[in-house]
Order: sequence, then structure tokens, then C-alpha cells
Amino acid sequence: MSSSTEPRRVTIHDVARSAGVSRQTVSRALNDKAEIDGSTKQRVLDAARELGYRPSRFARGLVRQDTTTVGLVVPDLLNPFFTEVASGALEAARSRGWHVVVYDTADDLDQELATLQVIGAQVDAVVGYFSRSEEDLDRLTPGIPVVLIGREPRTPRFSGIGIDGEEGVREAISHLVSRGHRRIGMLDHDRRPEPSIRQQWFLRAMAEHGIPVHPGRLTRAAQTIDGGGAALATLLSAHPDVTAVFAFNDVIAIGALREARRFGLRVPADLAVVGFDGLALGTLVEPELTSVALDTRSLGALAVEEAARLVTGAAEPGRLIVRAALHLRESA
Amino acid sequence: MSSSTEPRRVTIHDVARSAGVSRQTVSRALNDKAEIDGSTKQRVLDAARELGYRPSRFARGLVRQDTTTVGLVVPDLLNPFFTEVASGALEAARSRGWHVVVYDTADDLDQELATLQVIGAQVDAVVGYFSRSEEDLDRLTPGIPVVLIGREPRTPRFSGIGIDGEEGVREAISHLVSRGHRRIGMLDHDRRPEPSIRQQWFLRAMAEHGIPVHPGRLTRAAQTIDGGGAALATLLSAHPDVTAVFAFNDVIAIGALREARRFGLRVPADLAVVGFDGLALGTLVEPELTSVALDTRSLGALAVEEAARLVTGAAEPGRLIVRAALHLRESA
DNA sequence: GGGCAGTTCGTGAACGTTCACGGGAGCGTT
DNA sequence: AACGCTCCCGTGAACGTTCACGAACTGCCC
Repeated sequence: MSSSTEPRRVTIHDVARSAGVSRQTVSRALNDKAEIDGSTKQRVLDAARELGYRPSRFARGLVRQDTTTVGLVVPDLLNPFFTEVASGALEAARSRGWHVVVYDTADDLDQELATLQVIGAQVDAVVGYFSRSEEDLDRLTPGIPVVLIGREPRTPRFSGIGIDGEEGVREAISHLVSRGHRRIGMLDHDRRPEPSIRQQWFLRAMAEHGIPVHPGRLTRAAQTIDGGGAALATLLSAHPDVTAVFAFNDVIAIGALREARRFGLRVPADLAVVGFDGLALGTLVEPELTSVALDTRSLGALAVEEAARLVTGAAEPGRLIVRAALHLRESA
Repeated sequence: MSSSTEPRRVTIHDVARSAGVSRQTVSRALNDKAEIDGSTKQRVLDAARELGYRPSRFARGLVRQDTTTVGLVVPDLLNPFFTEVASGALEAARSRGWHVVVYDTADDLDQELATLQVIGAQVDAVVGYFSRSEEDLDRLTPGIPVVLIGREPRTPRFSGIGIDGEEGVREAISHLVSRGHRRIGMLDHDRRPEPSIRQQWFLRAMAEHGIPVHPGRLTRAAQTIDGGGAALATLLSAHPDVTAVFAFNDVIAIGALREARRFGLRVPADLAVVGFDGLALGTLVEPELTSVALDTRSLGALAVEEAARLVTGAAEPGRLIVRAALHLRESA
């Protein structure tokens, strides 16, 4: 009966018995503590290696509460924007000695739900992009600090890292207008029924120049390169007179760039393109992308730092703002 | 003295006392178990919310050993190659219900060391890219399953996910030769003193065509876009007669592409460029990059699956191979 | 030889949760 | 009224580690 049972975990007791010492001595040896003789320490270490001993991170974490772990949730790690945000978050976490568990929800509401259900039991704080309502989020993350990126929380339950691109968009439109553009379209995102705040900035900036915007020049695009291309094709087929487009983000803009090339349009001569985000990727395409840029990496870093403030109880949930500014390159 | 002491953690006991029940009943309420009355369950839930109770993941993990966590180590998450690998690893982990802790070592040996030192206490298995010797790795990850990606382990201590690009490179060179190219250069990496295995594949393929390769046509490049550009500039200044280049990877190749453009060279008419990896990024540049492609995402996925085999004890450390094949696009 | 300091080691307790088991209350059946 | 069943709920133990404390031993000095 005792012959071949479950391969039970090898514990600190086993090592102690094997080395002929007590738990505490084993603990001392493994953690480089004082109050232990050199030879016994070596004996314990040998025994541990011999048995393949590996301390339980749960038991250890239970008694000494040092390590903190933050969960980072992104809709799509392959989207370079989120990659940059993640990179910033990782760096900020590292400098704090924090660990980061990353979850890619594949832009899927169900997977986001599944993630939220399991994440609570794994991390000390949550940071990232969510599509669900604040009520849902609150219900699914009981008591855990949550920092929403790129989204202004309505309740003081959450912290938020917001983006203020109004001035940057104004710069961009002013630039386009100064170059003689008047028929300017926009490729908005298509994730929500209502228009994005960036579209509002766009319309406001256009209004300041007294330029009316035909509603048909506002198109929606899926947040992929292909989506941007398809949206530009739609826009141009309905409004061939457009001479410039402002895109919801760089990914869409780059798709538009590629589609314009396939159309035989020269950029920026025939069509000017302005993106949003200022991704590093924008400098790799031909022509290089003009964009209302923000510091994407600090977006992730700020989120982690805000999370740190929340877990230490140093502050109540608050709002931080990252400003965007026009980065002029070749495409406009 | 008891007025304002440490903000001691609120435990399941506190909730139990507040709700007038026992620990076990609280546990039942929180974990949606049976054997509990609806009204008391609600009362417990209210009390828990009231007190801001949050179960300790350590205590929970200690008693029921279900959750597994794998550590993913990459040199640079902003490098799209590693992003794709990470994405594949995340997906494989998700389908297993595993959690992934991501570490970016910033291509720095010291940070890699620091990561290895803390990672052992945090994860059940380690997967990723390492620069240190196998002896160092073994010493720093006592008893933990480790899967090395893109590197063939020499000892049976580690599993490895290797890359076999020999046939793919042969295809690429055959293609170039069939297009009349004979003076072909290579932009190798510069991370190690010795030439890469990909360079050996390159030389072997060239030899099969009976084409000698002038050693000066083998240049080294830093693994960035700029590094690729600089390396091409070096190569061309010394050997302006080169008509085609094979790059260690796509990042370097894309840098070369951009540099060629700046030189006023038309690609592929004046200079053909072939990369390695087959990144999605390669289809965004102009002209689209021809590359010896491999399934980068499955690289990460396979690593996680191998890790799963190791932690369950279902298998000894082994070697898996991912094959690369030529993806013909515009740049060659 | 007693006192004292320093070094090395072991024992109970604690961390916070879940599991296994047992027990009481309520209700229906015979 | 005794029995059995179902539904709730609580108590001891266990998970594996570290912390606080005390004890044993050694060597030294007076």
C-alpha cells in the first residue's frame, strides 16, 4: 500500500531528515543565513540537490509577505501599441522588484471575462485594457486595485491613465490646413458604437478652422493593418476628393498608407496621412508616418507606478494624464 | 497601543467573526460550494465586501496545488520576433490554464542574472532565451524545468526548441542564384564572437553552388533596425559590387532595406535582400521582405508545451525542431 | 571550577486557507 | 417514538515555510 503512491512533494523536512538536521537549519543553509556551520551547510545543500528539493513558493510567500505581482491585461500583444505599453510596464515593474503576469485576451470579451475571473486569485493589482463595464470589472475584481489605461474611469473605484491628445490633434490639423488640405477624412476605430474621443478632437479642430466635415468622410476601421487599408478603400471610393486622412491610430494609418500605395497614390503628394500613437513602427514604413505621438512606454510605466501607490495604500485611486504631441515626418 | 498598529491583513477569520459563522462557512460562500444556506451565504458575502476581504493566494495555493505558473524570459519584448514568440507562449499557456510571468532582460547579462535569481522562487518552469552558459543556468535554477528556445542544449538537463533553417536557406540561395546573383553578402549577428549557425548554412548553400564567398562580405550587425542599416553601409562601402544580401534575421534585413533605399538603391533591382524569421513586420515594409520564415508563434507555444511535459513528469528533457522555409515576396 | 560570551542548532508557533469528518436540527416515515 | 435522511454548519488537521526563542556546546578568563 505504501509502495507506489502519489509522488508526494519533497519538503524541507525530507531534506532535514536526509541531512540529519532540523528544518530550521535547512532553511538557514538555503537562504544564506548566519548561525550555521560551514560543513553542515554544505551537507544540507548536497542533500537538497540530491533529493531535488525545491521550496514551495506558496509556503514561503505565506510567511514572509514580500513579493508582489501585478497582472497586465492587453487585448493583443501582437499589436505594436500594446507591445510598447507592455514593455514600459515590465520595466517599471522590474525597477520595483515586482513580477508581471501577462494576459492576452485576443480582443475577445469572453476571454477577457475568463481572465478577470482567474486573475483575482493570482495578483496583487491589475493593470491594462478592458472592454467591460465598470460594474462588471468591480464585481469581478473584488477588493483588488485596478488601473485602467487609455480609459477614464467614471467611478473612484478605479485609477485611470488617460490620454489627452486634443492639443496634438489640433497641431496636426493646423499643419494639414497650412499645407492646403481642406477635404480631410478620418478613419475611426470600430470597437464601440459611439465615435471615439479622438474623432471629437478631430471635429473640434476642424471646426476651429471653420472647415465643415462631411459625415461620410468619417469611416470606421478594424484595428489592424488590413482594417486600415480596407477603411481607406471604402473612404476613397465614396469620397475620391479627399486629400488627407487622420487615423484613429498608427496601425490603421499604416494600413491606409499601404492601401494608398496600392491605389497608386503618392504620399503625401496625393494623399497625406496622419496617425496617432507615435509607434516606433511608424519610422519603418515608407514614407515615414507623421503621427500625434504619445509616450507609449510611459503609459505602461505610469500604470504600474499608480498600481504601486494603490497597493501600498499610499493613495486613493486617481487619474493621470499623458499628453500627445505632433511628430512631423514624411507622410504629411 | 491597540489603537493604530500595523494595518494587519483582513483574514477569513475576520469575515467569519463579522458574519457570525465559521471559517469553513466563509470558504464555502466564497467558492460557490454547496452545503450552505442562501441567506447566510449572502450575509457572508456582504461581510467580506464590507471588510474588503481578499483571500491570500499563498495560503490558497499552499493547500490546493492547482495553479501552475511559467516564467518567460526574453531579451527584448520590443523586438517583434520575441513579441511573436511571447504571443505564442501566452496562447499555449492560456489553453492550459497556466499563468505566464514575463521578464525582459533588456539584452543585458546582469539583468538576466538578476532575473534568474528571483525567477526560481516564483515559477514552476522557465522558458525562453538565455545568454549564459548551461552551467550558470543549472546553478541558478535548481531543480526547475527549463526550456531553451532557439538554442540547442548540450546537456540533458535542459529541453530545447531548436530551429532548422538549413533547407530554407538553401532554397533562398538557390533562388538568388537562379536570378543571376553571385556576389552575395551576409549580415550576421554580433552577439557572440563565433559566426552563427545561419552563416554556416549560408556558406554551405553557397558552396553547393560552387560560389566562393569572400570573407569581407560577411559583416556583423547589431540586432536592431539601425544595426542592420549600419552593417549594410559598411558592407557596401567595402564591397560595392554586392548584388544581394542574406541577413541573420528580419530585423536586420529591414534595416538593410531602409539603408539601401537611402543609398538610392532599388530593391530588388539593384540589391536583393533576404531575411530570416518571416516576421509579420516583413509584409509592412516596402518592398515586402522575402524571408526564410519559421512559425515564430509555434516556437513559443512548443516551448510551453514542452514545459508542461516536464512539470507533469510525463517526459525527460528533449529536443524539438522547428523548420524554416522560404517565403518569397518582393525584396528578392 | 565557575562564570561568561559566542557559536550552532532545534522546538513551538505562526502565516491563511481548504479538506475530512462529525454533529445538530428539521422533517418525514413506519 | 424511534429511525433515517437531508441540509447546514463547525472543529481539528494539514499544506510547507520562516520567525522568535531557548538550549547545548565550546572556549576562554579569572
